[in-house]
Amino acid sequence: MSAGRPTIIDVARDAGVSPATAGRVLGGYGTPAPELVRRVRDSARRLGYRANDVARSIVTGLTRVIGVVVSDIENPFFARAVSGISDRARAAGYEMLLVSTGLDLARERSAVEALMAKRVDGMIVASASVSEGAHLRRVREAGVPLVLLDRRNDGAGAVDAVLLDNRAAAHRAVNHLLDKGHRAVAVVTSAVADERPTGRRRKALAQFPSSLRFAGYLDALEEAGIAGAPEWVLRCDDADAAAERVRDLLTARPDVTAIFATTNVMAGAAFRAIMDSDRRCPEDVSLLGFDDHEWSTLVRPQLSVVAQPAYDLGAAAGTVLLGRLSGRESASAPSETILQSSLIVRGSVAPPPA
Amino acid sequence: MSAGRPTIIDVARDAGVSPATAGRVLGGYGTPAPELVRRVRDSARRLGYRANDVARSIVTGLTRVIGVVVSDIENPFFARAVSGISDRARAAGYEMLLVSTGLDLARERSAVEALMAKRVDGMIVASASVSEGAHLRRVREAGVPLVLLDRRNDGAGAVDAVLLDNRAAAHRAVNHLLDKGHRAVAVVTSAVADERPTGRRRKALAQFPSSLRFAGYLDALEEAGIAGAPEWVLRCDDADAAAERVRDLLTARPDVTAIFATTNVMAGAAFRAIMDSDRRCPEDVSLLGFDDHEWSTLVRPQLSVVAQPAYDLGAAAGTVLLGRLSGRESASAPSETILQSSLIVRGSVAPPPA
DNA sequence: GTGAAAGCGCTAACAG
DNA sequence: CTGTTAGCGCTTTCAC
Repeated sequence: MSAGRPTIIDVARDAGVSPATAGRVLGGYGTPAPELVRRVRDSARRLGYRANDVARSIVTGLTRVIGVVVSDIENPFFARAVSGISDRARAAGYEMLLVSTGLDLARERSAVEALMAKRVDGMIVASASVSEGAHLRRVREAGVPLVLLDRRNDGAGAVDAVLLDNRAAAHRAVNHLLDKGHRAVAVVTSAVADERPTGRRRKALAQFPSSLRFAGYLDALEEAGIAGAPEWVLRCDDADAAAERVRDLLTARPDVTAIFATTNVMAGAAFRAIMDSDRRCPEDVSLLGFDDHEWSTLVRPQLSVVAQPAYDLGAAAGTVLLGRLSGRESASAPSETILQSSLIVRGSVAPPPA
Repeated sequence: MSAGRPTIIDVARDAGVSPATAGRVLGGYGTPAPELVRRVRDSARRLGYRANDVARSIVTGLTRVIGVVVSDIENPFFARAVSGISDRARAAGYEMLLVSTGLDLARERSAVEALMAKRVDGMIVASASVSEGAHLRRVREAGVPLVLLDRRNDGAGAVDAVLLDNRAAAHRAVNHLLDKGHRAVAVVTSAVADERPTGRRRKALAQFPSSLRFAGYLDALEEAGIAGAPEWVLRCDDADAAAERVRDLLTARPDVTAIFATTNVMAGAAFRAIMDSDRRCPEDVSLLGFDDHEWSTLVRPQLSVVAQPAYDLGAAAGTVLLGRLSGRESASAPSETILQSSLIVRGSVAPPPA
């Protein structure tokens, strides 16, 4: 040893046993005699020995590490989901290699590649794409368990997924607006387009959560026999764009009495735009957002929202992955878990002005 | 190979070269001939070879992974800091093993131990304690570079740290209140006590950010020759407790005209309490918070705050750690980096009522 | 129950 | 420039 940290050989020598026996007590396998256990433990403590997981991993082929890739760890939604994953992982003795890709698909690809090279035992990914999935399919092909988080992916092949009821939740949310008497309901949603296939395809195509929510909005309008109008649909790249477009809508279309925002970011922007306008909320215009946050109850009026169980989503993904890793259900068919969102009624929705 | 993933040996055999040469082209070291590079690359692609970092790590002694431990990844402050660390790490080719401890010191200890066993090349930790640091000292003793984030630690020994100007920032913030004419300024702060030593000690003791901010509050009062009152100091365990205590204060002490909140959580609670009371903000009572967030500009009045550069804090910690890892400055003395916060004046602070 | 020996997949000398 | 030979620190047969 001398230079580096002490190895199992140093401990064995110090305790007067073979490396094999030292390994048995330090590694917690086999059945060493109590007396030797004591001696080896003593030596280990005295020398300041600490196990080397990388050496262990190379022989066992297991790292006890899972890889997690999300688009933005600063987004409270993903922060909560990651928290759920993390809790599950630690409870099972796994550590978490986390990468935040900033919605950049190229970065996601290289991250997935890096995690494969690091030999993670499994992976949970919320991809930046719903159609490009060659990198995800390769994960499966390498025999590494994969769980898709919050969005499906057409190119990944048959794989476990843990999702939210985006379309149904949005449908219910817009129904709530309709029930209050609104007829002209605008929607402010993300401009991230689902990549459309050029040829026609029979199979259902994966979509981003915000697209599914938009579809749910359309479902509700159709069900109510409302034609809708192109001006009601505000597709925005970011919060600033959303705020501006809502501002414009508010002056250009006074007939619109309610706004449905499909993401927390869009909800904030819409709220800001209404505050800056001369319309009052909810007297003149109602607002219904997505995702519940601390500020939902800090603003006046308090914001009505569709609350998503982000922590549970992550925890469920962790559970599914850990199940695969335990080997128990490694053979069973891919599962799809869908969690329910709930509508939280507060003060930002009221009947339209008479 | 047959069963498992192909190894460098399989590739070498397929390409008709030695494992050493295959390693040279696949590992990117040495100087293999262009012709062989082509052949090896071809074979690697055909066989679906992917490097095994754990085998590489065991021989090089380097994992290209850094460990990061924070108390709560769901806290926007830490989420931003982690984002800063993550960006720096990835730019330098490192992955990040993240653990969120929930402010539980025992969990932090075992996490640090696990990261050591995983042989991370370096560690960044925002400890749940400012006095207990035996586990951190052990990291140093093992020769693993360590950077303290957001708080010092008395037990860790001399070590790099990246901090915020908590005390000075709070001092300036309260001065802002005083400048507006306030004399009775309450403070709502975290109840997390810095562990006090039993015996007397000469050396400066590390303190939590909220404690330092409280000290800055005291500095400002003293400088202004204001005696202060015990009733002005609200130490609270959590947001609910804070909201209740602020509510009580508002009715019991109408002479208090301004409130300084030392954390984002406390600021939210205080804001909520004021909204629920019959006092108006800022006409009757002013509020100054810590940490800037999206909702600061969504509420009415908009919240004046001390904004902390959380992302930069993380990025700076990453830079310091990476510097140590590059070997360049591995010998130099521990550094202490202190980042400046800034006061953002918005609508929640006004002169006291006449 | 214990030890000797053989690897895990790769890199690092060292010869050629 | 390329191949041979040792390991890295550990677990895992396999005899004893």
